Amino acid sequence: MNDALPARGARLPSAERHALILEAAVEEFAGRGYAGARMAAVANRAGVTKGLLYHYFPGGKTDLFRAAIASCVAPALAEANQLASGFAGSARGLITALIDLGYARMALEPREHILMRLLMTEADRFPELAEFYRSEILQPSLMLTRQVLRAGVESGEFRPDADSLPGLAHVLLAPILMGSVWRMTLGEGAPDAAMLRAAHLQSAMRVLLAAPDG
Amino acid sequence: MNDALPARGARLPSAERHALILEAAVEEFAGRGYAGARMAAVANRAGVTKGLLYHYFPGGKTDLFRAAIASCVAPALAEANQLASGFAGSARGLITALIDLGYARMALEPREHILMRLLMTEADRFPELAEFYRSEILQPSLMLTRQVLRAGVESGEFRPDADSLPGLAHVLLAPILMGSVWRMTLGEGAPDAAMLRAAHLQSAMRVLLAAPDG
Amino acid sequence: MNDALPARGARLPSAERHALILEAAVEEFAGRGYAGARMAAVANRAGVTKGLLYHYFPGGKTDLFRAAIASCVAPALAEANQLASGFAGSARGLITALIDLGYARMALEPREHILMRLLMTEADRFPELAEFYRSEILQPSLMLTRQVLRAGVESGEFRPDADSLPGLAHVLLAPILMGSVWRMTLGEGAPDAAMLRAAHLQSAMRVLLAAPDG
Amino acid sequence: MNDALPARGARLPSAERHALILEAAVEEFAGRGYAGARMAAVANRAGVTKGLLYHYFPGGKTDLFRAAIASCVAPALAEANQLASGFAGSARGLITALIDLGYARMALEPREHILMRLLMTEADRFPELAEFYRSEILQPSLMLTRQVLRAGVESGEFRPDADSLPGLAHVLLAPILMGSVWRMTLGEGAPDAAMLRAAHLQSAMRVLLAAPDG
DNA sequence: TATGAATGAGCTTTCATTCAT
DNA sequence: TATGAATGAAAGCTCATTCAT
Repeated sequence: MNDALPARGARLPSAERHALILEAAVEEFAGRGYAGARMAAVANRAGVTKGLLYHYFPGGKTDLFRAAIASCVAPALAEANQLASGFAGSARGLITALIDLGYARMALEPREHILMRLLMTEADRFPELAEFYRSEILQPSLMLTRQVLRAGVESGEFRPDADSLPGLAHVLLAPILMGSVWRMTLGEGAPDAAMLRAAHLQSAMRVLLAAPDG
Repeated sequence: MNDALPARGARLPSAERHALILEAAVEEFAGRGYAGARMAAVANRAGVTKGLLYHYFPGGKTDLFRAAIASCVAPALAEANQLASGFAGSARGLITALIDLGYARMALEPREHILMRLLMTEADRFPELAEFYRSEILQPSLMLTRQVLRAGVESGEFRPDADSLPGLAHVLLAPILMGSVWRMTLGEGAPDAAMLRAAHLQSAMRVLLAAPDG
Repeated sequence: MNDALPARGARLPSAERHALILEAAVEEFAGRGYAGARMAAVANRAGVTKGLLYHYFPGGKTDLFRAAIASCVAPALAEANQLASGFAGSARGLITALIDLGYARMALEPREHILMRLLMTEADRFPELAEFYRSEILQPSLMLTRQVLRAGVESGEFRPDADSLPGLAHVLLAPILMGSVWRMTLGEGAPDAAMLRAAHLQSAMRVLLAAPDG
Repeated sequence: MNDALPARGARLPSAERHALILEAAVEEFAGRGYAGARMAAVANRAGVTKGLLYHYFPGGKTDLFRAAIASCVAPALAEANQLASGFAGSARGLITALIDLGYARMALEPREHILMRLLMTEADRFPELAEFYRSEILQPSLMLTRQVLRAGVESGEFRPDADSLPGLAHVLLAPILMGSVWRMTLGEGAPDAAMLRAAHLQSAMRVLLAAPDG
């Protein structure tokens, strides 16, 4: 996996070993879920022995799991926020750009898929995960969406009631998220992302734009 | 769980025991996933010994798992199809009824949630499951949706292009499905179903209706 | 195996069922040893259910095993004794006929092989088996051999000391028995029976005959 | 069994633990056969826990079994070959020494008996075992015997045709091997080794020697 | 007689975890 | 830091046996 795997038993800076192990853990947990993942496999992937895992993650499997999840989060939403905050054009242009971003990430990045899967699988055993997803992923996404809606309403591009229906942000978000679920569940058999994107864009415009687009 | 659990060791008609075990398996698998589920726990829930599990499901854990999944399927889509086939009113009324049905089931029935969760979680290990979901759940749902769209177009209620955009059915379905995912992932913290339903209905109407409803 | 297996569940004369089960048990034990044999497999081979095994052999697996062994014994030595008692020709002719008989049975009859194998495998757990083999198989064989030797000495065909060396009968018997062991151990790779027979005959003659045969 | 069994849980050089476990496995398999042997019993005999067995023999029971068999082999034939290669006396003296060696080992060494028993018992399930016995034990023994026969013929001690009858080596070997089988099958009730040896020697001489020893 | 549902003990195996080195 | 030998608790599964029908 890594093009320059360090030799077994080699002394490595602590931080690098830590990252290496974390990376291995993400792969293992993502592929097999919490219960199905084996510490020995994580150690193998990381090129270390089982014992060392407990040196870096004294809490054992659960500790490693939480750390693995946490390492999967940051970049996803950050990009969307950056896009929105620096955007100069119309509200219509911005929401188009955001939807495009969603489908683009869906096609490219496996990290969020992994996260969603683990959330679904292990939310029972690790209640913090559900809360984490709700507060760190879902809520910010909805907030961002609502900001755009409000901006569109204020600029007159969107219908006056586009920011008054509380569930609208969910409905706008759902196709992207569901596309991600389909992707990770059905693999190659999943609905085509380009097709979803086209229908999603058109629907969103019809729902939002002040003047029907004919 | 069962109000009249048969006494341990009591002889039972084969079919009843089979159903009892299956029920117990659904609960156990739903709660802990495939790898986390324990045969002993299934046996306990069913009020039998481990050995008997292998009498009824000679293929062991995998056999039991497949059977448990299969037992969760039938009723969901059947109801929707029945509703659609016997519907007398307008296309608008039908799609409203179908969306209502979706959110109603989401609130009431844990069975499909369980199914979806297991499908998503274990599709890697049981490729048949993904195919099963695609062909038995998703495709029929999309087909039903497209039928309604076509009927609405033909009757003049819906925009003329409402049945020509291939991804539209996905976009219309996504909020319901994602609502189900949120429900089973976030539990009490999930977005409110009534809220989702209201926004979903309004959006759908704007996307579909020939004349804007002002 | 049987050309006219009775239908499952059919009422059968007790003796026939008994024999059918015994036959099945011999095959199963022969193929897998005592510990490796499974009652369910015996029942299957016999076309009955497990429960019935305990009706016919109340002592369970051990009971069935002893009965299976006992059913394998009778015919082998009987034939040799019959041959010897009815023999009219020379002692040389008789011992030749007996050696021929040994190699002929080795090639044809799997039953004694089975017996030997079980004896070797299970003699620890069933001490009676060793005693049974010693007294019912080995001793009679040695006795028969010694009778022939004595007859040959008395008739002047064999050296005068041919019946005074106590281990000679063992040495004469060993190649046949070892041939049987090789057969069942090495299967197709076992030493050729015809080759063994030729060498055995020539050696025996040189050891026994009063006048060297040149 | 071992006079200085290491304390439970004590760390031991890998090679020693390996040997300790192997030794325990030989005993257990020898005593109960493959199917009857229990991993827990092997662990107990070796003074370790079951888990460690799988550390040293990742292939589990079959792996351990093969290793146990293989560990029983080396010394037996080596001794005979050494004896033959360093022998200075007559061919008659050599064959006498070899036969003596065979009966001596039979009386003393349980290892080869164990091997033979396992070979015979489990050859079905482990076809490699049969091949192993044939190529590593039986063939070399026959080769050694034939070498001696040829040497005796060339020196004029043995009849000119003593090396031209292909099965003669088998016949000469059989009493020793069969004696071993009797030993392990009948235990104390087996034919006396000294008696067998005497008869075997005398017979061999009569079969082989150029001039009858009358 | 005959069935097969039901048991329960015991088997092999896996795996997270510990700890002496 | 890093190793890997060693543990022990459980897991999945098998199978001889019993017994109500």
